[in-house]
Amino acid sequence: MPPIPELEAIRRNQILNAAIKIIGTSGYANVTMADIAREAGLSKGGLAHYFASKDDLFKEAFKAYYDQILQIFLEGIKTAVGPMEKILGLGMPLFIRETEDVSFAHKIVYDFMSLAAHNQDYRTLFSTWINTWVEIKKQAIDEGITLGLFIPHDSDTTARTISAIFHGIYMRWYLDPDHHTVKWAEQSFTEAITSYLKPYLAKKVYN
Amino acid sequence: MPPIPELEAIRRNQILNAAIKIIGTSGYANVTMADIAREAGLSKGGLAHYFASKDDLFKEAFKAYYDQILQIFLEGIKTAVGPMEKILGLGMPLFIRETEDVSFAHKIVYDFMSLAAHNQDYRTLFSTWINTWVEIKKQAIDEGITLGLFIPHDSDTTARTISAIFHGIYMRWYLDPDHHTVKWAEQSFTEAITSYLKPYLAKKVYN
DNA sequence: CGGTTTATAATCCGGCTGGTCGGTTTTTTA
DNA sequence: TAAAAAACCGACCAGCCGGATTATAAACCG
Repeated sequence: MPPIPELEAIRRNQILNAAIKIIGTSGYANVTMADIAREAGLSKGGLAHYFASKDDLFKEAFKAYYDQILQIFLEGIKTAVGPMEKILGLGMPLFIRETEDVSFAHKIVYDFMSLAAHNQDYRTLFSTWINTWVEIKKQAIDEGITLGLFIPHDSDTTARTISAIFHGIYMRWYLDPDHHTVKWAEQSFTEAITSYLKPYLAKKVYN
Repeated sequence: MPPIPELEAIRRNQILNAAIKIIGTSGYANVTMADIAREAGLSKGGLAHYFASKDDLFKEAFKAYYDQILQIFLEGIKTAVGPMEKILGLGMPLFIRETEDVSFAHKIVYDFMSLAAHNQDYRTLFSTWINTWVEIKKQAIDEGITLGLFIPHDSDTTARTISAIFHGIYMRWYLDPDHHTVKWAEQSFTEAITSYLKPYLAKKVYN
């Protein structure tokens, strides 16, 4: 019987957002419960009341964050009309968003991958995450197949490849900005994807 | 006047290899100096004698490791004859090597990227690392241009894109093996790269 | 209004970590 | 062989962290 029925959800979000902020700023390895508590405006006891352990909180935080990121990406393809626009548009917004947000996202994602490399639970989370992106791309490709734009093929494979290419370019662009400009990233992405998809284009629209 | 003139180098290598092994096994966030000392067959005091701090040791360890990896990769293109074979061959060995080695490499590299995302020193190291791969690919492309296989173009850009694609596919393949088979990785890589390079092929060999 | 539950804060503790440092062994030098 | 230098050890310390425990306050209910 909480005083406000939604309090639990409110507090949990409050804590998760604080955790995300702190992780993104300091890196998960340097984050303490006290840091998160301070950021959330609670005490360590308050945190303990809502999350069983640090590990539990971290997993929830990563999950919460990728839901947030997903929304940003989906925003980017809302205005896209055709399958190709959707495929290329998914993710593009990251290149043009304010530096701070993007930097933040990368920091968290690399921490996430690092954890996934060492821990099965995080690997499962990562897999879920990846599959969300892949699914969106896959739907765009299937739509293209239905429309006669692409020849029928295993859209899961192509969707995964496109997604992986995207991820790879992002990584370089963020971690080594001195050698990888926004222009390089956008151009590489566009060229690589359109080239890759060419063999899957229906003849009538080839070229 | 050390007992054996090379002792310092020997010990440092001994410690660095121990550090690499421990980092790759447990993840850098969980590594203690005591762990590394034990693995190296020394005491904590012994480590302190050769490395000023944990951070110092870690940076050296990452540097040492990527030198090791580089050798493995270079091995993979020793038998390659043409530029295209070199481009596609660089890295392919990872897909076929014993699982343990590869798993190890990935774990370390993700830790490395995670550190790079948060710390300028590591970002610089990462940049150096990337540029080594890019340079090798760039040379293969330049060779292709000289041979008339490719049309003249900015080989740095294409080399970086290829390298990024490669990295992206690797990442997915390793972190989500349930949805990304070796076959997928090899096929994706080959298709994506050959498609991407097609516009840069000289007309006479265009196909 | 009093008691009970819930929410939050404050405090504490056991364990671990990186780094230090005095001392011991080993090697070199003279 | 004696002294000096280098290599190495391991105990120790101060600080920090996560989690648990205890204390306080707020909300609800009968």
